[in-house]
Order: sequence, then structure tokens, then C-alpha cells
Amino acid sequence: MIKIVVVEDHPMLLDGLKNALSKNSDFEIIGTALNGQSCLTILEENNTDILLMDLNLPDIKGEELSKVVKSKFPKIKIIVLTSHDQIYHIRTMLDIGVSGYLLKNEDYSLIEDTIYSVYDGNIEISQHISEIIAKNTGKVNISTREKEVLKLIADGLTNQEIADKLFISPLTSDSHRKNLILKFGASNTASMIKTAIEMGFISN
Amino acid sequence: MIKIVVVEDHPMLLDGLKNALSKNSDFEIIGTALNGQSCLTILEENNTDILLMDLNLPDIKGEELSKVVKSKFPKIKIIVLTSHDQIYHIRTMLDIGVSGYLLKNEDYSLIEDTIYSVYDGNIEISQHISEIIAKNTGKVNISTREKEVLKLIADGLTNQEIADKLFISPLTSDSHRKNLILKFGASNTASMIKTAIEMGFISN
DNA sequence: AAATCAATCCACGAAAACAAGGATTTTCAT
DNA sequence: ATGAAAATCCTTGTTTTCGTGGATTGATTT
Repeated sequence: MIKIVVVEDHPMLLDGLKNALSKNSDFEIIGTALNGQSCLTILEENNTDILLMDLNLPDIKGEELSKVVKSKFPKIKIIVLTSHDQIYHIRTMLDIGVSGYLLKNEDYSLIEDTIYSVYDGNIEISQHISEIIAKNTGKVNISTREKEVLKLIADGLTNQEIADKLFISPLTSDSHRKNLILKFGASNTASMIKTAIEMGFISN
Repeated sequence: MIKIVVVEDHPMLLDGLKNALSKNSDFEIIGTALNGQSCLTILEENNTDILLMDLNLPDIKGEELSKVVKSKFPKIKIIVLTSHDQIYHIRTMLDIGVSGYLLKNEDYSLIEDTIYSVYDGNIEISQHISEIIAKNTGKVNISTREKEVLKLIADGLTNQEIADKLFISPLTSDSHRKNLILKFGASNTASMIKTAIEMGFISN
């Protein structure tokens, strides 16, 4: 029996998943949660093999939750099940060390296959996801400082204002801006912001 | 018996919905579709009261589909069930004349209530949606020309380039830009693009 | 018929961003 | 310890955007 916990903030989808997975006698759904907090409670009280998790939960980002799970329960294998198909999220989660990444609009059977494979120790990503990764290899990879500046630019700050906020020279923040434009392959700040959002680098 | 058709491109959610709705003896699920095309086929061959529909289908935008449905089958009541909570989409769909707008992360029971209410001739939107509408009243309302210019700005064109493309003076496209910044309450072009995307004015 | 709004155009000056380079110092991993 | 990458700062000149404040035409609504 593979012991599974599901975190998913859409009650309807969660219900559907629970029902579907329960039909497979290899699986045991030991708990479901609508948010990160109750998910952690369940994990603390039960032995779990696989955590199936959505990325945008009401109380915590999937990124944070998976880091916590990875450090507190290193043996639990995480499979991301989300509708975020942006390269940033895919990369971030794989870097954290999740074992699977699937999109919600994929067939149900794929989840079962992935659970088996991940339980056996493999890392499994759907065809769709690997295509997105392939399309973006070698492309955008920004540093933490650049990410910081990016967010401030998106909020409408000028080089000078960014400089004041980060205690750096406006020339530096201008350099970061230029690098961001370059890395995103954009022609100016406006279109850079657009592709950064498209790729998931700016959350909201 | 209320005759219901569901269009939803997430197979898992579609399955869950079908199961859940079937349990209510007042409802008859006469068909489900994973895309717009097969949805229209079903509607042509069956008498339908209510169409429950997602917004981003693989073959057609929810906006287009609902327009087609409204003109071909004026009696069918449409309930939007989506995860798009941006004011632009909400407004657009309500303008087209849908009878309901719900978010996917709301409780299942709300769907049932909404179906009954809409079937009775009411227009029903969830609390969450009406809050978003309230928060945005009187705010952003851009013209078709501004929308056109907005898209070009987001693609990285300058005033001059936009002017060339639209056969207008660069001063005009600059005026549009300024109005957009003003209407979105942004401080410059970059943050204007961000909020425009957040509000759903720039699709992709 | 009057009013409103969309779309177009304008001026002028100030502020900010862009282009195309280069250079130094931290930080971090091997 | 040494390279590589990241973060910092720099120059010069050009282009673009921003701020403020208009004006005109045409379509639509009341």
C-alpha cells in the first residue's frame, strides 16, 4: 500500500482526486488538506510515502511548503500537481527536490503512473512539462538580487528609487535593469515585465 | 429535472463534477466536454438548460464560446466556473450575458445553489466575485484603441513604432500611453503593464 | 440640441531609460 | 587557492517616456 496525502485548495478537485485514487487498491489516502497548515499536521501524525500537492495554497506558497516538508520529512516524495506551467515554477520546484511535476489538465491515468514511478524512486515529469523545460534551457536564469530589483521595477520604482531602497547606486540598479532586459530577451522594461510575468518570475 | 452540460478541460475536475452533480436527483448531466467544439456538438443535439463552463479551453476562448452559445441557443443559461478572478474577465463575461460566475476554489455546495438560482432566472455571482467587482467599480475601463495600444506597448514597441504600425502620430500613441497609465493608476509603463496583466487585460 | 466620450493631435521641459562599453570587489564552490 | 559568477559602480551620449496642459473632430447618447 502506498500511503498518500493530498493538499489542494479546490474542494471539488480534491474530492474528485480522493475518490479516483481510492479506487486503486494499491493506494491508501491517509489524508487530504485544503491548506498548508493542516497538511503539515497530517504529515506529523501519519507515516506518509507520497505528498500530492498544488502550488497556490491559501496560507503558504507551494515553494515554502515543499521546503518545510523536505527538511522535516526527507523520506516523503513530493509530486506537484498544478496548473502553473511557467518555467520559473517548474525549475524552482525541481531545484527544491520534488519527485514529480504534473499539470492539472492532464489525464488522470498519468497521476497513477507517476505515483508508482515516484514511489519506486524515480523522478517523473509529464511530457508537456519536459517540453517547456527543453524550450527554455540555457535561457533565463536570474540572480536573487536581480529578482529583487525586478520586483521593484514591476512595482513602478525608478532606478533612483530602487537605489534608495536597496542602499546601492542608481547606476547599479540601472545595470541590473539592463541585465534583466538582456536575460529576458526583451526590448525594453515594459516587455521585460510582461515576459517575466509570463515565465512566473513575478508572483503577483 | 434541470438539464446540464459541463465544459471543462481538466479531465479530473470534470470527472469529479460529473459525479458530484449526478448525485442530485434534480440534475441531469446530459453531456460533458473537454473542449469548445464538442461542447457545441452536444448543445446542438440535446435540449439544455444550463451550461457550466470553464474559461480557458484548448480550442476556443470562453469569451468566444459564450458568445456563440448566446446567439445560437439564447435560452441556455451559462454559469462560468473558472479560476480567473481578474476583473477584466468577470466584466467581459457578465457583459456577454452569462447568468453566473463562480471560482473553482469555492465550495461545491455553492455550485448547486447557483444552478437552482440561475435556473429560476436569477443572476448569481459568488461573494468573492462581487467583492472583486466592488473593489474595481469606477476604475479601469479602457477603449478598444487603448487596448490595441496596450498590447503593442506590452510587446515592447515605442511610441514611434506604435504610431507607424497604427498609422497615427507618435504624439497620439503617447497620449494613449499616458491615459493607460492614468486609468490603471500606475506610476509608469512598467507597473502599468503589470497591473494590466493582473487585471486580465493582456491575455498572453 | 447638447453633452459626453473616443480618438486624434500638439507644445515644452524635465526625468528616466537605453546603448555600449568597461572596471572593481565580494562571494562561493571546487 | 583560484576561477567563476554575482554585485557593485562608472562614462558618454542618445532616445524615450513622463508631466502638464491643452485643442479638434466625429460618433453616440439622451
